[in-house]
Amino acid sequence: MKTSKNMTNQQVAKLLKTVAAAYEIKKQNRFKVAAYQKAAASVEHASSEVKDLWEEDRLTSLPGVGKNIAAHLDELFKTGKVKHFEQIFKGLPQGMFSLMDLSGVGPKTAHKLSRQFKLKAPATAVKKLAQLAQKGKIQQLEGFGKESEQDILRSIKEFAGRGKQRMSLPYAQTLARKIIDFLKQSAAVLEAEPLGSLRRQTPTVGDIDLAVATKDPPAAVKHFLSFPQIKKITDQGKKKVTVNLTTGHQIDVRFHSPDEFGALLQHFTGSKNHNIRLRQIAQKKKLSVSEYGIKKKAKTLKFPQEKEFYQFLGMDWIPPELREDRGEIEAAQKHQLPHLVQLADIKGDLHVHTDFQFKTSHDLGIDSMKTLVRIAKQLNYQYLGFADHNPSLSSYSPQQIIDIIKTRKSKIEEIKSSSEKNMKIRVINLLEVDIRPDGSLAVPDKGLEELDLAIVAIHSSFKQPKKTITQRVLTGLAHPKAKIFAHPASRKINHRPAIDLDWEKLFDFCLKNQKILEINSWPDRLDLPDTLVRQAVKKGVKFVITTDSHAFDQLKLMTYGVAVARRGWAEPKDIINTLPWLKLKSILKIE
DNA sequence: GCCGTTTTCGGCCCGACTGTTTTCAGTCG
Repeated sequence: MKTSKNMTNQQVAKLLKTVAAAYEIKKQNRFKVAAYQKAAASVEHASSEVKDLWEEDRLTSLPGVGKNIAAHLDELFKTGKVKHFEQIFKGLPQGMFSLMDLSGVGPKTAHKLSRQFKLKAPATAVKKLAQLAQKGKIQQLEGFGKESEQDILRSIKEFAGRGKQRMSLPYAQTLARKIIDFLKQSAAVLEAEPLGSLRRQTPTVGDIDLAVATKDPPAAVKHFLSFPQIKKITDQGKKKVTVNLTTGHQIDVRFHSPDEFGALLQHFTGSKNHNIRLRQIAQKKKLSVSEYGIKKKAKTLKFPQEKEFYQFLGMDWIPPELREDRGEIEAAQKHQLPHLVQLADIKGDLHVHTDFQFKTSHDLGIDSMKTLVRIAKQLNYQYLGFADHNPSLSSYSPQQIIDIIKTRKSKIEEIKSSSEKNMKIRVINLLEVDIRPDGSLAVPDKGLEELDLAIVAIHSSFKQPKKTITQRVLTGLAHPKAKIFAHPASRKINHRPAIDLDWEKLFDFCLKNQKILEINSWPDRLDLPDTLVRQAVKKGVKFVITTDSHAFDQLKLMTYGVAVARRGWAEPKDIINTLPWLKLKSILKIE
């Protein structure tokens, strides 16, 4: 496996997984194998770059990374190689590590195939295997048959068509809702719930996990299998069915009796690491935890409700968004879980684009200020902030920009007085202003003065080096009118990575200068990402959750930003738009 | 290889499903 000094977390995780596989083939202690797998998972889910941790000499702060693995990674980042790993890979056909990318092919299968067929080159191993399968060569091997040969061919086909991206959270929710509505049409289905990453509200969802409570599993399974969009049944047992839909997505459904439903919810919600930790704790109490309940001696105690399940293990019920084994179990044991912010706590939106006509730097909204106010009122909001993009620098002179902002202001004033009088909703005059590559703001000071405040953001030159882009952001944010930093990581999920910012420095700056960070609810942004929210919240940095709406129906996307905040352990006190108008006004120093 | 208010040694989460076997290994979550 190719290594270098500058490996990303994804790549380091892959390397550690490869080591685990190699150890498994070489019949090393299975706990050693598990240790490497755990370290790999830990790196994959780390909230900071492993290389940064290495620079700060904090590698062992990652759970599952101890003295030995840390020393190997130290060598990796210093020299670009790990001699010990190279030793482990010796004597193994390197093609096997490519084969392991195929679903259903693990270390043993990959090793057997690559050894038998001499698949040494990682780059061509999968392609060669496909040819062999087509010729019917695989079924002739001992331990393989016609079925497994077909399975391999199918996996290769899927692998080739792998543009297969994770679903956005709203998409996954809609799809899950559709299946659940269908499931509930059967009398055999007593309950049906979305679980897994969907219930934990992760920004993207790989496949959809559902749980069904039923007293008649065969009838419930039969009903589910009649769902019209099923393309292929992958697994079909008495309690678990896996299918692929015509949309290309995988659905896992578990069928349990209602008296076990609490234990099932717990198990299938995950995350994997959360469950492992929970089971370790149970073990110490001489208990054994599974999806059927909690086994005490020979007897399995059943839990219809999840809450009692957690309480039996000596802890408070843990909100699904926190279940990542990032300290939530310890907090639940000490009864110190945060009281997470909820959608109902939100009292207004501060980042909404309108149809006010001018050439903006980016895109306009499509609905009028009046419409937007009406919808905000329906949501029971106390205030609404209009934040169009700044006028285009290339289309207008500085004086024209100032004039446009003045015209827009008088329009907003008009709406403002009528809204306050008729609907008791406050309107705020904001603008989303570009921080240019040199750190200056894209609106002259005289224009900024006309605003209640500016939301600043990066919309270009995303790839500047860490020092440059950090300085750029801090310079832009230092302007007295700049109070909010929008979509701070500037990532687009499945499309563009986060900017390389010195987050600690930004958080310290915000804390010291009372700047607010945005949690942008737009489904392909969800920015700031939850792990960074958690870091910032710990420091006491304040957030605003906004929708960045460009149309009235997008105001309801707020729930996804709230999910990010919850996954970042944020409480109402951390989120400024949970404040009533008068308090918000004084915090933001709005006249 | 990791880890620690019952341990620095001696443990390490738990079960479903498939295919190829004829009691289980491998993979997955």
